[in-house]
Amino acid sequence: MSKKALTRDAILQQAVRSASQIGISRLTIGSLAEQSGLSKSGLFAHFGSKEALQLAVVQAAQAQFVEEVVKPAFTQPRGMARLHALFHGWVMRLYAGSMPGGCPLLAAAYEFDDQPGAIRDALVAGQRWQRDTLQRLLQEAHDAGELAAGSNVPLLAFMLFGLIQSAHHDHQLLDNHHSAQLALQGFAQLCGAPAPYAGQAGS
Amino acid sequence: MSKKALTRDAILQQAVRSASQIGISRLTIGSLAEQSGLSKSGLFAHFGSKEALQLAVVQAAQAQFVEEVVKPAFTQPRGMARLHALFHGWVMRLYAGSMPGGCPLLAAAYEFDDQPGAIRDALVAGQRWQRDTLQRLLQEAHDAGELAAGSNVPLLAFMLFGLIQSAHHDHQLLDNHHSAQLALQGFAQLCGAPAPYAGQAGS
DNA sequence: CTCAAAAAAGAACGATCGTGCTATTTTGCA
DNA sequence: TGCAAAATAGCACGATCGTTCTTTTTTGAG
Repeated sequence: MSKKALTRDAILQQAVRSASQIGISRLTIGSLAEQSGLSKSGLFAHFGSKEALQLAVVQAAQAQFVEEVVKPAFTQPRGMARLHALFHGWVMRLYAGSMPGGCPLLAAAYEFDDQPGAIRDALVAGQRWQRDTLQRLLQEAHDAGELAAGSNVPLLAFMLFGLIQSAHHDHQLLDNHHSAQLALQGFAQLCGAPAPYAGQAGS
Repeated sequence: MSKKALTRDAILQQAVRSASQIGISRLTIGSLAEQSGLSKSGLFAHFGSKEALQLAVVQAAQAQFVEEVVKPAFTQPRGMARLHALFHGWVMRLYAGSMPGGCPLLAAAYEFDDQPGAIRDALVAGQRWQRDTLQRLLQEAHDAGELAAGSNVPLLAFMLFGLIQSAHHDHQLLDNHHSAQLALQGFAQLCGAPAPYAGQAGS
């Protein structure tokens, strides 16, 4: 990999971390340059504009999600095992140290939902793909007879995504230490999988 | 009401609308003054600092939520009727014209979850109160025997709040026209209430 | 109507940001 | 090693923002 690409990747890795804390729209070229050990103009030359930088951050965060959540899930056999691995990995990533300020893509969905442009377009495409992936794995589990008969697959995908958002909200804002457990219990209730920690539900 | 208070309320009403579109942290005194027909310094004098303005916007949005969602629900009799009214009003407000850019409080939760200060404190208190209210109405419905026996009330509150967030996300970012219907179907599945539009679930 | 107090306007400041231009350093091949 | 090209640094600009200070307009009670 060329030096340019190496430097660019290092910038983006740090930028995703920063975006998780302050949001993509509040990234500044100056502070990002300082964190990367570059000058403002040196960093700027890698992207050409702030919007291009923000778009690259979105794409880097999406690629990171695929690497850390989707790919590991696809090592599991098709059906409930793969579905459970996807949901479990998705939830647990909210508590991993790699994103100290929460998921930058969920935050960006709120930041850019009213700002047409390339960034919003990329977010929409990415979120649609995430949802479609979740729904496809649900459908495969349903086809394999591992979900309750008559399950409404699109509704289940909608509800599971809500569990993830609720866990994110409770963890990041309310410091609710039971949020991961609640999300996994919710998955168990909706999809009938064995519930980790079942029976330990406190108040 | 004094003229000062009248002007301040008009400013805040417009500010909440703007915050729903661009977020609380990106409100600017200049554009807010222009929208209110005031000068920058004229508007500034009402709050004394930008942070005080943002805090007032949070409090105004919270008061608006109580007026438009919570109070109407409490006109219903205790139990499932009141619970259903709260959830229904909460979801339907996402589609009312009063907040064109989505719920500013949900967006602010993502904006400020990593920025300690008075604004975050106010958001935490407000979100905790919302959740406690939802959970209290669930408990009352449960005590009245209107929920499935053995229902996990805190988990139900967590899941219902997830439905609201999922509806918000699907509506604001993905332009999913079925999002309200999905949230209400989800409520029906979790709480056993009659589902409006049941059976019309498309893809 | 009078006039003091309240409310708003106007102008200017320091700071910060994105961006463009030029000079300097570093890289990698001949 | 020499040198062209790539990568980065240095510097300055216009714009925007929050804030302060002073002046002008508006309000409402006597």
